[in-house]
Amino acid sequence: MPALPPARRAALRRRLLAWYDAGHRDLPWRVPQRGADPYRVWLAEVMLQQTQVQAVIPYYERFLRRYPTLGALAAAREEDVLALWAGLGYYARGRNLLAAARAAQARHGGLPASLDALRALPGFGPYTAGAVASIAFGIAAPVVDGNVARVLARLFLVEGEPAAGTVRSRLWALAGELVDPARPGDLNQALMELGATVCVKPAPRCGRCPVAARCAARAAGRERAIPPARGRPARRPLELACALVERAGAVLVVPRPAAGLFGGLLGPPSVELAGEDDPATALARTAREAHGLALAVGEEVARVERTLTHRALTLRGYRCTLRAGPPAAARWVARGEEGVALPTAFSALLATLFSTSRRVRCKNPHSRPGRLADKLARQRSSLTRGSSSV
DNA sequence: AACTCGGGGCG
DNA sequence: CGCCCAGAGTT
Repeated sequence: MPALPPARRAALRRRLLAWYDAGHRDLPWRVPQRGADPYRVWLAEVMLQQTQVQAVIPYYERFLRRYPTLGALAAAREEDVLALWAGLGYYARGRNLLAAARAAQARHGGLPASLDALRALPGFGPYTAGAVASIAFGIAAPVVDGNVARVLARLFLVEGEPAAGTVRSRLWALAGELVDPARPGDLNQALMELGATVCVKPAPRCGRCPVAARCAARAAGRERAIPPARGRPARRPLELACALVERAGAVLVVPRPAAGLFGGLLGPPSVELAGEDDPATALARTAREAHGLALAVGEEVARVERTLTHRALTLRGYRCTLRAGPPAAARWVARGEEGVALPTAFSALLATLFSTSRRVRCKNPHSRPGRLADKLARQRSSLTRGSSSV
């Protein structure tokens, strides 16, 4: 049963597209409105998963300079791709991006102009497949991300958590009826733009909304209550003992397993501490068994605490010495070497080693505007100097 | 359906 | 501090 009478659907499309055309944010991946490069659209969509536009922009530009085409990416090494992803989070995105680039090249000679073929590539879920199909290929496929879910839930007064099965399918059905056959990418982006800039979470700016007069939630006075907050599992503590082996101003790191936290990135050899484990004993055992490292574990010399969405992370750094030569998989990260696949938490831990004061950091550094840009600038400059691993 | 997976911005 | 962010994969 169509929830949307044709006349109303046409009016909504017209208003949304006119509003979008009248002025939307000028974002790097929107530069060529016509003949958009599917690879660029895709890269942006993956980076934007659960990540705000402002955080993505510097990463997007840097990644594109290094890998300007799908073919260039497909030929890349995974460690290099993850080094460009370091700090952005959700590192499975980076690994899947590379895997999908290679698969798309092999199967289709590029990104396929088909919703089903896109959906079959790693990292292409319902949203990303719809976004690339509609924006890059002009296929009339809907998208529902957090923004669209909020806009549609308010516009049509859809109660309940958007993640719940019935609500989710209702939102996708509405998006499917609304998507414009002639301009699917622009209609989808108009919905997302509206959610990001006008129909925002805490206090929607209905005075600037092109469809406020037709909004059911606003008519019911419930626009601030819809949708309800997404229920999240409680944040649990996670304590890692980390082996800090220093040599000639560099610290030893090893690759982490693909599954789990910081999967596929580099980090000092580490072990999760549980219960009454003796950190030194557990660390020496894990280093030996997992990495073939013979370590003499000394005293704790650094501690870093960071809050992730689902984890209260504590890194305890123990000064260690090698009792034998390091295995081949080991790498040395020099001071100031930033073009390395290190997650932010490990970078902070290593930074305490390199700092003259050796002061223990007990909380996240206070964020201030420009900090991210500074960080990216440092990474760029170190990249241009080339990798300086020993 | 519920979990897991980062990191930062903002009220 | 809590909640969110152009979600996807696994169990």
